[in-house]
Amino acid sequence: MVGTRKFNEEKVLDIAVDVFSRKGFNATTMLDLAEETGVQRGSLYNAYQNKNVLFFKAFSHYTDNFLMFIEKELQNSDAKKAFTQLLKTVVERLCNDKEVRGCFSTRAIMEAAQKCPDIQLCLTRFLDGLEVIMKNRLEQAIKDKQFIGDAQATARYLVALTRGIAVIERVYNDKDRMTEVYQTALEYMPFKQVL
Amino acid sequence: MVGTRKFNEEKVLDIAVDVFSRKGFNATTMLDLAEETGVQRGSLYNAYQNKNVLFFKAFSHYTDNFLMFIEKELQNSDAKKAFTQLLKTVVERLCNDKEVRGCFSTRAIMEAAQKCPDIQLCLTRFLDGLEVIMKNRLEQAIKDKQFIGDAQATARYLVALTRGIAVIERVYNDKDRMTEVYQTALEYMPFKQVL
DNA sequence: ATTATTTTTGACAAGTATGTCAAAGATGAC
DNA sequence: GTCATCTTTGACATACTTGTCAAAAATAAT
Repeated sequence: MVGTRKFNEEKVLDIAVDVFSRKGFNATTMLDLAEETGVQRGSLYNAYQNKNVLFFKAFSHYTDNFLMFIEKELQNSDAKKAFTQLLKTVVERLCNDKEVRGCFSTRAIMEAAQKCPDIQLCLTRFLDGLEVIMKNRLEQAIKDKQFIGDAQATARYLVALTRGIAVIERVYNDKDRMTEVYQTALEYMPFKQVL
Repeated sequence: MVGTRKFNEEKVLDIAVDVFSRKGFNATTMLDLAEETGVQRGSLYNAYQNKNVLFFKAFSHYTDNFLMFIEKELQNSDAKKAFTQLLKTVVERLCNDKEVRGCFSTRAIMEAAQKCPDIQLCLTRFLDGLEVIMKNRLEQAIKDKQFIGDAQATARYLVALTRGIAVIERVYNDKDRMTEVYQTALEYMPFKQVL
């Protein structure tokens, strides 16, 4: 390539995620993004065609990271502990002050998706990914006799639950309440203790 | 009163809820609202001071209706059936084509709340209301020996679950999936069959 | 019927956001 | 070092949104 891009795309996308998280899709302007990334508005228009595309790239970047991150949390050999750890981490990420983002994807769903079919697709890919990760772990748990139930249905149920917890974060901003929710859910799930 | 308002406030709020539901808070302009309600923009500014206030009124109107509506669904004397009916109705409302709104409150949470503390308050009131309705029914169920568990924690858990289902609607727009989610949840809950 | 009061109307000004473009600046390939 | 090619920059035109206001219209109370 000849005229090389000056700005660090990785960084720009990270910052974009942050800005979109704070202000929401519609309320974020290209000027906001330019100011916070330090990249001129014109450059952003040159690199991405418009806000939709930029958002799409930023969102994909975010969800890819998130899924990779979350998968590691299910490694505990005890299924119930594994899912407890997963949900604990989800809650922690949602409440993390530094990344004050609440749930980026939930906001995206509510705002950006209807304006851009690509984003809608990207969202289903994300939740499908989350579902698969959990389904696989549940199937393992069934093999290990640590869980009795339908892995597929339960995974979908858990995906919904994590979305619900993300909403609770927005309304109450109360980590204890979020913790209570997932603990109640886990208590009710048909895990079996293997001694 | 002397100079009487011409437009029907009830109708305007209903339409406003509809418009906000479709476009979202930020993307809805006062002009949109004026056009769809048939009330001039100036009139809206006169009656409500700005979009925030108008939204607040519309939102309160919506949640009041919703809570009254939902409470009736828990009347079945069998607790599990009562909650099944409740969740079924929630899903049906979310998927109702005529009111194509998805979940108005979830959108509100994600968009409007951060701009207006009043709306944030209104939202917690709404979810608190939902929680109380479910908690009361659960306490009854405990008395009736139809449920064993913590009514408070379970109510909060169920509130989160309904929020999650609302998000699922937005992403997948698939009633069967939503039904599967609440059925899985209910299956896992410690209801007792009373013969 | 008149009055006092409020709503309605349409126009206006100010501010904000978008998308485009030509000129200037960089840089890898040769 | 020169060239070809892409990026950066800042300015521009366009469009949209908001909020305000004065004049006109409407109406309940007297």
